[in-house]
Amino acid sequence: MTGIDNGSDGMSDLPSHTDLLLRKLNLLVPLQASDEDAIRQLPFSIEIVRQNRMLVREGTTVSRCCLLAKGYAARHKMSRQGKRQIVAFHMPGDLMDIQHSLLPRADHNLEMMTSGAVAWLPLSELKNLALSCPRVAQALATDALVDASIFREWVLNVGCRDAKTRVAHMLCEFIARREAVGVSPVEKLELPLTQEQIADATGLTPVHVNRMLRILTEEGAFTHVGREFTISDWGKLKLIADFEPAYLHGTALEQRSS
Amino acid sequence: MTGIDNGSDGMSDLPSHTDLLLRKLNLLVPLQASDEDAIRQLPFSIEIVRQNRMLVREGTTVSRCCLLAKGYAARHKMSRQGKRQIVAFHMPGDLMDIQHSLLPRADHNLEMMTSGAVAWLPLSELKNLALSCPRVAQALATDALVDASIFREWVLNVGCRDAKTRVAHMLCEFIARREAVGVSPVEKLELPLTQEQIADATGLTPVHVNRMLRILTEEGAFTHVGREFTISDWGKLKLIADFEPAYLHGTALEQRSS
DNA sequence: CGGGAGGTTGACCACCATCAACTGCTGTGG
DNA sequence: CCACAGCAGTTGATGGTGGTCAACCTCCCG
Repeated sequence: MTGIDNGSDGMSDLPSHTDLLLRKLNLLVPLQASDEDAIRQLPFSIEIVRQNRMLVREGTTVSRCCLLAKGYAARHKMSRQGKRQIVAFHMPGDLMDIQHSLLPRADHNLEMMTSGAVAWLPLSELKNLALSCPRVAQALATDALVDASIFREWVLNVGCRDAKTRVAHMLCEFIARREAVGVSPVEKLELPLTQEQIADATGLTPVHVNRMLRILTEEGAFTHVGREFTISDWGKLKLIADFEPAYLHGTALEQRSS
Repeated sequence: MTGIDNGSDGMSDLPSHTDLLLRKLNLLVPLQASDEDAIRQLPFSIEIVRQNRMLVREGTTVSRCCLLAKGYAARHKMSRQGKRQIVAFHMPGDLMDIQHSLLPRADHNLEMMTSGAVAWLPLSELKNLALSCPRVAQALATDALVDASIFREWVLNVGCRDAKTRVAHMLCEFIARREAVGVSPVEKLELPLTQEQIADATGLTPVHVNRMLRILTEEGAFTHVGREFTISDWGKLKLIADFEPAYLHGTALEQRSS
């Protein structure tokens, strides 16, 4: 109960978890009324979760699936020498465990980065849904393929780009996907990430992330006080970041020049 | 016609492309006779391909699907400053374009790394197959999820590990997956990669890959003359590489200690 | 014989990691 | 109310890993 914000932007006036999911799936495959009804009748069980709650742990077997209703989450893996690599972020409306739905064991961790809420669903229910609603099944499969495309871009990001570009690119993806959820405009962004988490996502150190953020600010890509970012020039930021949103496959704002 | 080896190990005594595919899918989901029949009757059209043949180009729409019958292929992306990142390798038997099957445009390139042969199949045929054979659909979806798991491990590899470990890890994955295809033992390996390609896969430079290979040889992880590698101590190589094959989800040799 | 691709080695240097000190903020308990 | 701890962020000094540039080698193939 503690640690979750139920104040002025309480959950009652936000879209429900099923609405978020429907919105997202409809972007991928147009659903019919029967599909939407089937989704609305799924027996989700809501859980209010605190920051750092581990939702799935590497090596365990996964028997239920996890829809992010509020807040932000990340998937990460560890190297043997103890370094953590964040491999994906999740936004409200993301069905986070499609990646594990057909695999016997989790190969990475899933952790809340902020407080929030998740909606659990037994995997058996998800499989029944997929069997009875082919369009939903296709939307789920497409979503998993978009995830994979994002992974490929991350490999490129950490493998080929220098530190400044990497940080900028990560920010661009976060902003683009965040806007797609429809909660906020692009220009203003409350980034729910510590600099250490940005470091773990980009393969850098927190110290160097800090320096890159300062340089990006000095170059006029954005301004920020704390984690409140203001994107003054989206075109400039995209250019610095080498950000081409085609890899998001239409699940985020596709075009938007200077 | 030129550039393909039809000599002593010609294609006639190798498993056919459908046999390779069946073998692979059966590892993921046990198929029934009707499933196998349906796959055998797919109208594949074989093409002999030379080295460096581009099978799919980024930004194009994909209308057919590509089964690797012989040789090796790689997927790669380019950053704006012209650096190439290889994001995946493919072995004979891999249905290489599941990743693009539901997405409107290719987000990366697919290129042959050796000469070989591919079997093309219209995507419409693949979709019909998936609709009529749920077990095959599940196997295909699972294969795509295993691919995604491999992408995640690559993010970890380039994001967290030092150069020596990275190169060793890439070799381990290649060896493990190659043995799973069943063509060769682990101990001997003809690596179909230039050092420049290893560099593009690990986010290093060819010069530094060369140095790392020399160090790994000096440490006794393997010996090699040219691209002929002999793995003297698989346990030692795994240890140096921080290689834990769980992320391959059983599509390669799972256990094998020192 | 010549050309080109891939591989090998050395010299040098830059980017980023590491270590350390210090700040500001927030929550907690005296 | 202040004291204090703890976390996130900030900045500087220093060093190492890996990039860059260049030369040269071998092998293969025309």
